[in-house]
Amino acid sequence: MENLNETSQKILECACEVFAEKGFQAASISDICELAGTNRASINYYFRSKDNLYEQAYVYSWGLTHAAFRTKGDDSASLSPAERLKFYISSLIRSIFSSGPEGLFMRMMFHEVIQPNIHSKDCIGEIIKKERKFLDDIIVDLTGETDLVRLHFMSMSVMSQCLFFNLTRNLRKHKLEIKAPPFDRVDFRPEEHLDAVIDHVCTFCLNGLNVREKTGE
Amino acid sequence: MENLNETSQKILECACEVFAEKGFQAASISDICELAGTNRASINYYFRSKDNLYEQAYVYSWGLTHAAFRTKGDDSASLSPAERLKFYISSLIRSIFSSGPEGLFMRMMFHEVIQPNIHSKDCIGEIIKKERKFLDDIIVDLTGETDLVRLHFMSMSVMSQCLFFNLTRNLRKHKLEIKAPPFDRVDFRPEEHLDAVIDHVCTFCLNGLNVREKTGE
DNA sequence: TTGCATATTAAACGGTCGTTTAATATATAT
DNA sequence: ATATATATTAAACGACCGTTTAATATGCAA
Repeated sequence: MENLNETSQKILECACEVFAEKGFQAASISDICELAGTNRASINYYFRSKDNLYEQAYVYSWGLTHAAFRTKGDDSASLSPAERLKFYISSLIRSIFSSGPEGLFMRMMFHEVIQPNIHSKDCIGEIIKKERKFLDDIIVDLTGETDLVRLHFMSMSVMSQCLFFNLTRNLRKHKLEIKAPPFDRVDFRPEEHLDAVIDHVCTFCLNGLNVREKTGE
Repeated sequence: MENLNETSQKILECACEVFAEKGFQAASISDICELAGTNRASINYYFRSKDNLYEQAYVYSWGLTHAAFRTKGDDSASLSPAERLKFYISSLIRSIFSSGPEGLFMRMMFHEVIQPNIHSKDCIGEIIKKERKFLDDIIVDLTGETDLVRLHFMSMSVMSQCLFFNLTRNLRKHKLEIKAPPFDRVDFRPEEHLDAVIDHVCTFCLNGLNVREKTGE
């Protein structure tokens, strides 16, 4: 990573914020520069183009997220499969609910999944491949499942419950989260119930996977 | 619903297609008119504005989806709770994978969830409220759960697994679906395994909800 | 035929987009 | 001091956006 001066560093950080909120297309140069307090031309001066700035922001935010959430993953050999599943679910959900810079990547990637860009094949493939392998290995250890299609289904069931909170982020933000009766009286803010949410997803998944032994309390 | 002549009907149908694929903002008048084979001004002639066209398309596609997938829901009184859950999951997943006009609404709403618009409060709230109530009632009957927060969690777990296939739609379309080892050898196309997918989600959810009282906990 | 409502469209409007250009400001080295 | 490399910015560019206008085409009653 090259050294960046103060201005270009500010632009990069603000670009991450705006890209994370709006996605590549909807995020405008003006939005980013307004947040960074710079002239619109400065983006083309420091970063060749909007496309290139996006790639830089993608790599930069991935670095922040990986450093913050997956450093403990290396010593996972000492954990039981159920504990590793909880670690995976907890990492993913916490990164989604993180409001700091370590949560930027999740939000950027989400837009990328919805509307893949030209650069998606380069940047999205490798990163998710590793994440996916991480989860697959856990489920194999948990269930001993050998049928690849059923393993695929199981991975989807686990991952979908985590990513759902990314899906409903803006519904929560705009106070549009759906509260049908009898839930219209529940003031549910996942940010304040993170531990309970994580516990529920873990239990639901372990039961769903038909894992009998419940370790990790 | 007023009578529409041939041109305006064509515009409405094409608008649904384009809005479903790109969302409101990214879909341009030119895109829609090119597909419909009309002049750009015709949209403002028949529909007052792009905003109004979007609302019309939203209502129109909802009508198509509801007619196609939820007509059987009225006689659900004769079904067991588990059968009703399967009916709900099946309806939702099939509407997501439907390539015909009855699948348009799901795709339009998905963009709405990601980036709520000004109109979201009017159109999105009522419809999802009813859908949500539909699922909540089933889960209450299934589990007898009385804690509202835990019920909320359960609803999310079920719904998230269904909506996940909407999330990954464009990854499949762009052949970007993630295939980490050992899955890189699995040629998985959900469209051709719909029944298996639905069965898995139902089983996973019933186990996750602890419906069959297997555990001694 | 003429008269008139309806349907269609080319052209232009003002606005924003990403980008480029050229002028200016700032800092450092000689 | 001057010279030079770097940093910053106002202005303009061409392209596309949603919308409006005005002219034209079409169908039908009188």
